[in-house]
Amino acid sequence: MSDGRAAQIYGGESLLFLTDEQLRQGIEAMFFAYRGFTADPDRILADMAYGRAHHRAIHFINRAPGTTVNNLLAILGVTKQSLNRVLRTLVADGLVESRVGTSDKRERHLFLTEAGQSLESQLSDAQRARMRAAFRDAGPEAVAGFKQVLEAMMDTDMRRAYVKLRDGS
Amino acid sequence: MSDGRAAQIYGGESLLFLTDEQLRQGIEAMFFAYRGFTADPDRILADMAYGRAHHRAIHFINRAPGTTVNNLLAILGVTKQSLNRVLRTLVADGLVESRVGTSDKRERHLFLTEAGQSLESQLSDAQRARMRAAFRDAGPEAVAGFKQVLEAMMDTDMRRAYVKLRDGS
DNA sequence: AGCATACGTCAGCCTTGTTGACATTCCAAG
DNA sequence: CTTGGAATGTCAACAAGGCTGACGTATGCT
Repeated sequence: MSDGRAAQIYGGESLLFLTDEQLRQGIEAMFFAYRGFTADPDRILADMAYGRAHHRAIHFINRAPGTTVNNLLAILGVTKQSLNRVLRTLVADGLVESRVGTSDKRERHLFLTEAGQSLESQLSDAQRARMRAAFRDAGPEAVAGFKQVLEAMMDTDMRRAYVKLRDGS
Repeated sequence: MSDGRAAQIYGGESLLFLTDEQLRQGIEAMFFAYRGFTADPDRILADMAYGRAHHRAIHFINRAPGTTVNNLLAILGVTKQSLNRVLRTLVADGLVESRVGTSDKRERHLFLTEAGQSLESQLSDAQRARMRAAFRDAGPEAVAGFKQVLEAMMDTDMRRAYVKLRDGS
């Protein structure tokens, strides 16, 4: 597996960016960057009774208003019991509204209330500010590469969900 | 905060890559990609009594053999109690060796045993394989951009730790 | 009528984070 | 030499947020 100093030339093109050293740098970059990525919303949520799980639910409900529980389950990749615990508190606190489906009454469609949207903005603003600063520092070409690599790193199902959110809505 | 459709022109340069839409894509890309990033090691660890916390400890001990507990604490960003619980099991299971410092006997220097190195390779190989595939798919320029954006996204302390691991050792 | 689906919920477990309190060991400064 | 502070270890208690398993209720489809 480990290819050591893989300073190979393949098809006339240098593959120096695929050395174990380069890959390890990528791994550590992901680790450290993800910490920064979640730091600001985490700080805001720490004061309330909420955590990262609530943030994720709020984000994707805002992103796709009216989405069903099952849908959200698939995107978040958690069990319904886990999600339900989070949704229950959000509904109880009046941040999320759960409406029975019209065509299929088994389904519940999820919406943010005004209070929910307000919190979403707060969290989103903080996270976007950091992302904006990073994007600005790195420049457009770097941003394109950033997205390209991340997309290639996703599992197939997640990539589908990502692309669907990005392109269609 | 929210700048809506920020199709501004500033200093003659297009900032279309800084629209809220672009930033949201970046945010969701990080979320989905991180899931893929941790998926393979998580699967391996699920069979054992270990979790992601053990992986992180093993990774950085392998990366900087002989590192002190305090050092590891700073890098991982958790409390000593939290780390200690993980280290205790790893030492008990013979994956990590904790040697009393020679110059300062208060410090414990951490090393992977052979069994520890073996597990590290297993986890690392899985994670590197995915990273390698993503890097190969995206190409060298994308990889450069990827790292650039991630580095810009880190907190100052984490960036320092990242750069130190990357450059000096 | 009967099976499958969508959702909610209860109970219990695990990992991994947190605080707080306290003991030990050692270095260094007075 | 004593004492204070630093580094570490450990115990206890707790919370968030994952998980499985089981069960109940509507609803939809065949």
